[in-house]
Amino acid sequence: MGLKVYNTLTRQKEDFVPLESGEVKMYVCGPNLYGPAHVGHAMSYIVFDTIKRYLRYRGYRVKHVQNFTDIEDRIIETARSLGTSVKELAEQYIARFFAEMDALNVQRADYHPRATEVIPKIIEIIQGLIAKGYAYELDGDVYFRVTRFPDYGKLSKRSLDQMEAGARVEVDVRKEHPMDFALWKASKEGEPSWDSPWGKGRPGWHIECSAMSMQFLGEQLDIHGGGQDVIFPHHENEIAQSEAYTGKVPFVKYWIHNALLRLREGEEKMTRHLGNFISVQEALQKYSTDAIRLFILSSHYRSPLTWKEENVLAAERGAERLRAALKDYAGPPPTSPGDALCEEAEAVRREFIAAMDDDFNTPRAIAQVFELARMINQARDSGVSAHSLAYAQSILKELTDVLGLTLKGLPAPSEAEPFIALLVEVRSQLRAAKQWALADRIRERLAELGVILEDGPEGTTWKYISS
RNA sequence: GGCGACGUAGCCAAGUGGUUAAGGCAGGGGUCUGCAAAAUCCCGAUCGUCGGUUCAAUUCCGACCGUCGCCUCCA
Repeated sequence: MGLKVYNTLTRQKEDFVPLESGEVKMYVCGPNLYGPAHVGHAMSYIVFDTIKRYLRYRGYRVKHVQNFTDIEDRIIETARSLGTSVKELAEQYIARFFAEMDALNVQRADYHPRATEVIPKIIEIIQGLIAKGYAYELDGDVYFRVTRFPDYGKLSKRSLDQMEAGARVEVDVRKEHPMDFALWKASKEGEPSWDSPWGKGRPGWHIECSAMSMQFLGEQLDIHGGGQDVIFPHHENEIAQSEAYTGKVPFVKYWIHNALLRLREGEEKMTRHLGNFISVQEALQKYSTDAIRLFILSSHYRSPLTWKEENVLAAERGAERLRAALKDYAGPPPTSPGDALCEEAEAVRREFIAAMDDDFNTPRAIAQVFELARMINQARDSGVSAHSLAYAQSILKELTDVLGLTLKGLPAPSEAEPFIALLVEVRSQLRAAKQWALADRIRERLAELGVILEDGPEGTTWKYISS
C-alpha cells in the first residue's frame, strides 16, 4: 500500500511514483502581490504545506518552489493608485506574506523566486516558441498559437470549439485565434519594462510559472499545485507553453488542485476583488494557528469549504483538547514500553498513514489523532506509567507535526506570570483553609482575564487563553 | 449554453454494495472535584427527492430539486 494521489489531468487517483525515485519536485502557485492574502489563500498554502510535510514524513526528499508574481496589471494599477512603485509594493507584500505564513506554521519553500528575477529565462522560452512556430509577434506583443498545440484543453477537459462558444471576453481581433494568449506584452508609457527582441515590455502571467519552474526544478515536475480556479486558463496555458517549448511530456506528472473557500453558505468563493474575504491577518488576530489549520484540514482538500466562525471556534476547542493530551510531555522516551497503550498508539499511526496515503485524507487522519488523544487521556486517568504515557504522546506529537499543528498554548504575557503564580499560591492556601468563597472569587476573576485555573490532585495548574 | 463537483445527525465532516455509517463541536446524563474546570464513560443519523439495476444501495445508473466551481483576473 503506497501513496495515491488524485491527478486533475486524469481525474483519477493514481499511484504516486515520482520521476526520480525518492525525490519530489513540487511547484505551487504563489500569490499575486497586489494585496494582502486572505484565508482562501491560506487554505491553499496550508494544504500544500501539509502535503509537503507528509511527503517528507514518508521519506521523500522534496524540493519545493513557490513563486511571487511581482509584475502584473493589477499590481501596476494598485501601485499607481497608492503613489508607490511596483517594486516597493511587492516588497511590502512579500514581507507580510512571509510573516503571515510563518504565523500559520507554513514552512517556507526551498526557493521563492519572483517573476522579475527570471526575465532572461522567459525571453529564452518565448524565442524558442517563436522559432518552433508556436508563437507569433504582433506589434510588440507575443501570443501563443493555441491551434498549433493539439493537446490544448487536456487539463481542463475542454476543446477550443467549446471555449469559443462560451467566450464572453472581448476578442482582440488582431489575434489569429480568440484563445491565443499573451506571452509578452508591450509596455505602455510609465510601466515597468524590460528590453526584449520585441521591444520594451513585460511578461504575460502564465509564462512566469513555466520559466520559474524550469529554472529551479527542471523541465519536468512531479507535482504542480494551486487552487481549482487556476486550472483554466493558467495551468492549461502552462502545459501548452512548457510542453511546446521542451518537447517533453508531461510537463507535470501530478496536477493537484484544492477546492475553494467561501465566506458564507450559498455564496461564491472568497476573492479579493469582490471584497468578500477574511484576511489572514484578521483570522490570526481572532484564532490560533492550530484552530485555523485544524478547521481547514478537517475537510478534504478537494471539497469546497465555507468559512464559518462557529466551526473555526469548534476547531479551537478541538485543538485545546489535543493540547491537553500533550500536557507535561517532555520528549520521546529512548525505548518503547511495548505495552497495550504503545500498541494502540502504533495502530493509530498505521491508520493515520493509511488515511494520508489515500490522497491526503486529512479528515480521516485527524479522526485518528483524536482517537489517540482519547487513549492518552484515558491511560493517564487510569495511572499508566510515565514511560508509556510519554511514548504515546511522542506518537501524537509526531502525527500532529505532520499536520503542522503547534499545539502550543498561548503564552501569558511574561510580566504577568509571577503575579499569576502568586495568586495561585495564595488561593491554594485559602483552599487549604476551606475559604471557598474567596478562592472561587480569585478563580472567577482570573478567568475573566483569560487565565484558567484547574485544580488537580497534584495541585493547581493554569493556562492562558485568548479572551 | 458547454465542462465539472457536491447534497450524510443541531453545526462541521469521513466512509462503505450486505456484520455496530469514523472523528470534531454543540446538547443531555453519569464518574471525578469542596464547587468548578479539565479528563473520562454513556446517549443521537437509514445517508436531498423520485425511479431503476441487484438476493441486497446511503454506496452503482437515470431523472429531478438545491448548492458550488471553471469557461474572464482569481489560491
